[in-house]
Amino acid sequence: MNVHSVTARMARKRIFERRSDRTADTRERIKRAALELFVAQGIAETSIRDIAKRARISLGAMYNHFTSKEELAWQLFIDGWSEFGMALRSRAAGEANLAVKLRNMIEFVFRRFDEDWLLVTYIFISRHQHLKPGGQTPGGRHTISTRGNPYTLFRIVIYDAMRRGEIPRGDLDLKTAMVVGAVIQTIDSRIFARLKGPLTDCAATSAELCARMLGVER
Amino acid sequence: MNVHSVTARMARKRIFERRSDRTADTRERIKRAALELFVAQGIAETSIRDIAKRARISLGAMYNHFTSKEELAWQLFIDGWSEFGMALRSRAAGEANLAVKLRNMIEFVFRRFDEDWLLVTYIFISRHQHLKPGGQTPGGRHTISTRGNPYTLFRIVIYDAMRRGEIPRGDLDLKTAMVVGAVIQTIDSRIFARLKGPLTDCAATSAELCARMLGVER
Amino acid sequence: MNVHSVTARMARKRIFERRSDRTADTRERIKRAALELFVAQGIAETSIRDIAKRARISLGAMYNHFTSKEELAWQLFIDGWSEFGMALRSRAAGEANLAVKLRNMIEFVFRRFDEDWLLVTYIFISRHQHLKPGGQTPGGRHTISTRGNPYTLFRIVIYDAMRRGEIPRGDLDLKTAMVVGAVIQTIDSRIFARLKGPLTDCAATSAELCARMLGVER
Amino acid sequence: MNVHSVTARMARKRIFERRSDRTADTRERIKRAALELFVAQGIAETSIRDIAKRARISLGAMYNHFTSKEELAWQLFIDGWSEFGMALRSRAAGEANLAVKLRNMIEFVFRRFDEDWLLVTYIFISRHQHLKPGGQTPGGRHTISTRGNPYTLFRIVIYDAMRRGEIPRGDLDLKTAMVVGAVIQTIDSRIFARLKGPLTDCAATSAELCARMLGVER
DNA sequence: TATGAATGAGGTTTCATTCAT
DNA sequence: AATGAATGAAACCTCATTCAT
Repeated sequence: MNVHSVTARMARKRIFERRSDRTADTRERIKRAALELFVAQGIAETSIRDIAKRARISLGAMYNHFTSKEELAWQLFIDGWSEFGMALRSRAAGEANLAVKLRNMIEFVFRRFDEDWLLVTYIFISRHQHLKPGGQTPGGRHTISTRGNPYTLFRIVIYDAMRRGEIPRGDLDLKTAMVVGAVIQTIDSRIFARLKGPLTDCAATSAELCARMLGVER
Repeated sequence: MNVHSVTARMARKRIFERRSDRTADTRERIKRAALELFVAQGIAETSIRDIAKRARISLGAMYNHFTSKEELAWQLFIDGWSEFGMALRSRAAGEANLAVKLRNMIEFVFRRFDEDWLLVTYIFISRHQHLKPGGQTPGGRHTISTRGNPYTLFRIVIYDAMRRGEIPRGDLDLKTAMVVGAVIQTIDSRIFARLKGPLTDCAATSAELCARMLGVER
Repeated sequence: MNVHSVTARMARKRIFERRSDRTADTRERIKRAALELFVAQGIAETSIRDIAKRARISLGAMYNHFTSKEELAWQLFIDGWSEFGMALRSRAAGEANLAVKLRNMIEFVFRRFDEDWLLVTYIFISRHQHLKPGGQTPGGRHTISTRGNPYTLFRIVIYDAMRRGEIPRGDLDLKTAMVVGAVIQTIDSRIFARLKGPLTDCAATSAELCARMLGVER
Repeated sequence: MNVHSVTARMARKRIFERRSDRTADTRERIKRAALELFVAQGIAETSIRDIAKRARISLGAMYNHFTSKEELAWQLFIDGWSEFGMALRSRAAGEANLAVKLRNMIEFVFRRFDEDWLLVTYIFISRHQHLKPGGQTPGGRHTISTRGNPYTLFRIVIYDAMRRGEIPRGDLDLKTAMVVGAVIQTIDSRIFARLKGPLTDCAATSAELCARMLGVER
């Protein structure tokens, strides 16, 4: 009897795992389909029907996984955005000098693009819609922490370099904007195929140019 | 009778003028309303009804001025884009050195933003939608000349500087992307209020940093 | 020229009249169709499509006249309800004694039913949905004045009779409920065909029984 | 082994009992949840999901207990309606005079309301939907006996009183409607809080007024 | 040109119900 | 019996566009 109940519990667990696996799989299929369509045609131009069709799922089933298109778009965005935030934060920490930090940060961004250009492109394209002034999500429930904001992280790194005397002081926000812009636009050029090949190949040069722009002594 | 007919002709002309004035005025009102709404809520999120209401015009009358929302959005974009292209081209021409050219080009962009941030923001925000790969307009009638493309113009300026030995050679497209990105992101930061005050104030610094990034001898 | 402009103005006016006539006609057709369907199948069971079809109008056109099904249902209700309120108020005023007032009020209600049983039935059926506690409309913009409430008017009439010594005092709200209920249920029985023929024929008896219930001296 | 099998049988039985207890409990929880929601928001406005959630049960499990929402709504109604029918029938029988019978019947109704206002309100609110002309249930399987209809019972009581000379003859259906209406509307007023406190307190007065209306000699 | 009612396609969402687990 | 993902129909509503006036 004991043996039996244990077996039963295991069987049930296995079943549940199977089910939750399938659920997770569906969810993943939806997210991927959405990503592809959002990037290819734009968010507004993509209907939930389109996504459902591409995910090989019925229209109604979509709503078992996401309460609305808005939420799906947001989820897609914030997951990637958070990942970037966390990864960049760890690369921005420590005692390394500006050049090294920039190098590490840019390398991460470019490598991530090479790995999953769809995700990075989506974040890149949709950031204006999702980061509306106020930093609140549509539903108003989540708040985007400024601490994980890539822009902020670059700003901190540059600020530290100024404080340590590695680069001249002044125009902090302007300089941050220019560094961030230089990186982002590189991605843009890659998306639009003005640049070819893996972005990782450009990382070293890109970082060096940024450092030079900020006035790092060679 | 002669007198009369002359008077009549004049009167008619006056009427026509008045009418065409009114027409032009209406057209302008529509464009402005569209600009405001497109920037505030996005193109897809703005309906023709919204625009009509804000322009204080009836829904039907919209179609006397624009054949579709798409055309209106395109018109707004291409007018500004062309203006930028032409203005930048004249500033990119001539024998001046890289630093001066960059300074002039950036100054123009920033000044234009200060004059009409709505228009510049719109172009900035919607450029990805309008410059789909292939460079064709939705209807397929217009073609966007690459020669007037701001990106291309910056590229030419940088290329010339390399050819003339003002800056080191290599990585032309990467460097162009970084310069353009630095400029664009500055606008972005201004829109998001991370930067305050007139952008024109940043032009000199911005140009100088770009030049330094590219390796101009000081 | 004067003549001409006058003619033009008249023509224009005629056109406008024609158009607004057609508009009003459509609106009326929608209201009638809705009334019929709401009474026959219930509000929730009636789709906007159904109404549009019966009103021989396209689905979309519905929304030129009513912003939602809820608003349509509400409009239908409040128009009739207000009419009842006003009509009953005038019949409740004056110096007549209780029996006469009751007679006039009940006669009005029954006559209105005979004239337009659809409307009265609708009001009767839907009153609970529309008179939710709080007396606010769905959108929250309109408030239903208590002064025009038929219940209140019966209450006032009975209260006055008590004050004047026509009937014994006490249990004002209970008595009001019973009188109102007696009247309403008569309509209900007519709708369900337990009573036949014009309701007007019952008015005198109904009023007399109510008066007797309240203790009017014969 | 014998011992063992007996024990086993007992254990099994206990399990079954427990199980059927749980089943009955679940069924009751569903009914209660449905009642609350139907009264609060209306039947059409309540989804099976809503009910499942409130009953703390899964969506699918609902269908182990009720084949459809319609059946659930019907079951809730007919149970209460039948109870009323039977209870009123016993109070309408016998040799007592009209005043006593009315008193007993009304007292029952009001007491039942005080005990379970949710149930009575539900029956009260939904009676029109369930008693569609024809007296057939949605599925067409059950038929509502007219003999148990509260309206009919009041009618019989009044008819008997006429036959026995307790009250004047004439207008049987009108008078029945008025009595029933007076009672029902009292409930309505209680629901809408125009009357306060236990309804039972009003029973005597209510019955007396009804009797007086019908012309009972004092 | 101006007006706004009418159209019909298409978008989002809800929901009763089924079914594999 | 219980679970909840899946289904597909149908509901509500929006919108670009047309057209009679």
